[in-house]
Order: sequence, then C-alpha cells, then structure tokens
Amino acid sequence: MTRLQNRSSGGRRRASHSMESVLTEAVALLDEAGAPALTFRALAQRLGGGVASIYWYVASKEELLDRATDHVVGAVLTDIEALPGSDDPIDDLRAMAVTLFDAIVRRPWLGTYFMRNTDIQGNALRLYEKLGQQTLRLDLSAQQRFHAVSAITGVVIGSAVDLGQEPPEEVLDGTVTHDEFLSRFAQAWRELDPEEFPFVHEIVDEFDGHDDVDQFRSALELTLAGLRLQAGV
Amino acid sequence: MTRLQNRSSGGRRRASHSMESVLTEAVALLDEAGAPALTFRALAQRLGGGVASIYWYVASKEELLDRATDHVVGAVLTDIEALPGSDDPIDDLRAMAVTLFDAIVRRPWLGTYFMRNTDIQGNALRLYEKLGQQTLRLDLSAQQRFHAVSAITGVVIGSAVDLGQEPPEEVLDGTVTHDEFLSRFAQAWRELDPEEFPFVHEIVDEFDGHDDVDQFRSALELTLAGLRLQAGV
DNA sequence: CATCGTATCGAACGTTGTTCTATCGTATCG
DNA sequence: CGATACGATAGAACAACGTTCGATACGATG
Repeated sequence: MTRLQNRSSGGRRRASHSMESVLTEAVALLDEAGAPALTFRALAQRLGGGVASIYWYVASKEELLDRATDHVVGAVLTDIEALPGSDDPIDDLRAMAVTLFDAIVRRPWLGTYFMRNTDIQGNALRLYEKLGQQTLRLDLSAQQRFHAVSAITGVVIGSAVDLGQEPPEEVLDGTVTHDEFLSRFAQAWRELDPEEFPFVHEIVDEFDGHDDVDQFRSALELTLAGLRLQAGV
Repeated sequence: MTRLQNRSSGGRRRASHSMESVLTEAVALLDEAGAPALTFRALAQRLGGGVASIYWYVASKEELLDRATDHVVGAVLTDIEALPGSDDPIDDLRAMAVTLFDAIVRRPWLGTYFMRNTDIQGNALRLYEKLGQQTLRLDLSAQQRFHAVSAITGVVIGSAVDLGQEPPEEVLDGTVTHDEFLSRFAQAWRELDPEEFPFVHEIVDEFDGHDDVDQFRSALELTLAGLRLQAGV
C-alpha cells in the first residue's frame, strides 16, 4: 500500500502517509501529552511531512479529532464485544460501561471528545447499539430503553470529563504528584468554617486520596439499581 | 465607583471598567454566541477599551472563564437557596439538580466550564455543599454521601455536555432548525440495517424530537431511585 | 509640585488552524 | 514512448487568537 521511496541521492525526500498513519500518530500525540499537544505542525513533523498534507486526509481539525476518537473507540468496541456476557443484562451493561470507562482512564482526552458527532463516529454508534441491545432484554418501554442508555453514557461521560481536564502546570512538571495536588485541596477544605460547610467536612477524608474509578463505579451502581427497579428484575 | 469621564474635547477618551463589568460583558458574549465568541478583542470592544486592559482584572483566559462561570453559578446558587425545601431530602436533591440543569439549558456554555477549578470557583463549592447537606439527612456512610453527590453532579454534567456542543453551521445560519437537524440523524438511523442495529431502530422514534430535559430527568430519576434504595427510605 | 500606585491602551510577538499555489510521482492512454 | 491526468505532497502566506511590553494617563498622597 505505502509506496517504496529509496532514492538515495540527496534532496528532500517526500513523505507518504495514509489515513491509518495519520490517525495513529495523532492518537500517539494525544496519549503522550494530551489534547493541546495535537497540532497540525507537531503532527506533520511526526509524520515527516508538511502541514498541508494532512488536509488531504481530513478537512479540519474537528474531523481529525473525530476520526482519531473513533479510531480508539473501535478498539474499545472490540473489547466490549469480546466480553463474555451473562444471563443478567444489567450485569452486562455494567461490564460494558466499566470497560468503556477504563479506556477513558487510560486515555483521559477521550472523555472530552467521545460521543460528539455521531455521524462521523461510526464506532460510537455501534457502541451505543451494543449498550442498547442489553436493554432489549429488559421489560421496558422504548422510551425507557432510550433513556436508560442515555443515563448510562451520561454517567460515564459525567465521570470522565473530570479526567479529561488538563492537569495544572505543577503536576505536569512533576514537582507535585496528582495525589499531592488533591491533598492540597483537601487541606484547604479542612480550614473552611465547619458551621457553613458541614458536608465538605464530612467527606473531606473521602475526597483526600479518593479513586476516580471507585467514584465512577458507585455512580454507575446507583443508576443500575434504579434501572433494575424500573425493569422489575 | 466608576469614574466620571466627560472631557468633551477631542482625543480618545479612556475607558474605565470594573471586575463586575468585565464579567457581565463576558457572560453576555457567551450567552449571545457561545464560547467561541468570547475573545479578548471582542470583549475589549464591548467594554470600549483596549485588549490589554482586561489583563489587569484576570491573568489569563482560563481565569476569565472561571470567574465568568462562577459569576452565573452564584445566581444559580441563589435560586437553589430560595427553593422551599421539603421533608424528603431526595425530593430536595431532585429540585436542586433540576434547577441547576435548567440554568445550563438556558446557558449551554455552562456545561463545559462548570465545576472546573473549584479553587477559584467558590460558588461551585457552595453549591456542592448545598447538595451534600441533603445527603446528611440520609442514613448513609461518609463515603456513600461523597459518592452520591458525585453521582448527581455527574448526571447533570453528563447530560449537560451534550448541550454545550456548538451547533453545526447550518443551525447557526438558521437554514436548518435544531429539530430538523436531529431529524436528519433519525432518518439516517432508520436506513441502517435492522439486523445489525435493532436497538437503534427500536428507539429512533424516541430520539426524533426528543427533549433534553426529559432525558436528563429520567437519568436523574434512576440515580435518585438507586440512592433511595441505598438509604432505605 | 513631585511621586507613587492604579489603571489603561496600542503595538507587537508567537502560535494556531487554514488556504493558496506549485510541484512531484505514478499510472494510463494514444 | 512521450503526453497527460490525477493522487498526493509541501512551503509560504493569511487571519485570528492569547499574551506581553512599554508607554502613558489619572488620582491620591507627601
């Protein structure tokens, strides 16, 4: 597919890309340094070519982001389809949601771009379908099924946008770890007026050193419990 | 507070701002044309001053966004504090969440920036506290309370980021209404293979012409049902 | 009147997404 | 085999953005 290029004589050689390589390198940039690192110039340099060449494959940065996102969502979809499956559709829904969330934990930038532009992001639609198929096994109305899947993706996204935020400079520098950064917040909260902020004081120890995955799983569990109640199983 | 400035003779008169006016005009820009419309140049023109002057009030655009967000969250907080309150903490949680979501429906850009940088955004913390105080009335552990409030804000944000997305050009132009745009999606979905996408076909009529508020309320209801179960009330 | 801190502003800088125009390489065709 | 068309690449330029710099005005204080 990719053309051979071994003219040994001097002179700038032309690079040859492919949709695959463009997306792979774009994802690599996102993985290594987050969304701000993905610029056309950085991507071009990585591909060993010019900036304008990328525009032959994508019409805009938005489309680049969409395609890159869908590229990795495809892998998530494969993972989800490989899930064993059980006789309880709600257990299966949980397993799918956890698989999706784990992927976002590994790639925090996904949280921001996932599920935008479902027209281009074909894999997002397939994932949506896979979730929905589990609701078909439940005794629900069409509207309830629609809302149930929306609720589950909402929980995933609502928990994921937290992760997608670019960490502050101190954390990126490595001078402060992520946990230390959160502990500073906790410390500031501890110094708040206990009369005015009784709840914050109640949960500050939970917040300090909390795990994002636990937080997500608890939120998911509440939604699934409500769904189970609604379906009467 | 604002200085008089009536030197009638020619010569460019100097503008005089205030933190309040900067934030108010910033919010006005966001309200009128969304996040992309808020640029330092547009804001300066609106304030009748120079670009660099804004930097006397905020250190960066990030801080401007944070302060603008917290500015309107303050109003939401006032609404929430004015809520009547009942003998059922879960009913109160629902009322608060709905109030918050309604504000985001009116100001879609809020969804993207709400609950980032809780250090600067003091009102977000107060709102967090107000939600949490309702969980203090429930028979839960500290961790359960922490997770419950996270779950509720997660549902709100997860439903809100949908709204925060900039509508495509056709919708902004007015050539196509928002509902027509969604109907096109629905139509495309209807033409999908029913064997491969049974769920999408099941819910396509629900999706077509669906209401974001209904969708949110259903998701919220599932979470609250789960919470009620957990608290045993 | 001199001085200092507050507040303002035009101009410039660097980076970004995007477009323009020119070119190269390869396959196709008369 | 040479001409041609098209897929693909690329440098340079453009407009818009956030941000910084240096100069300047204003009002209060000594």
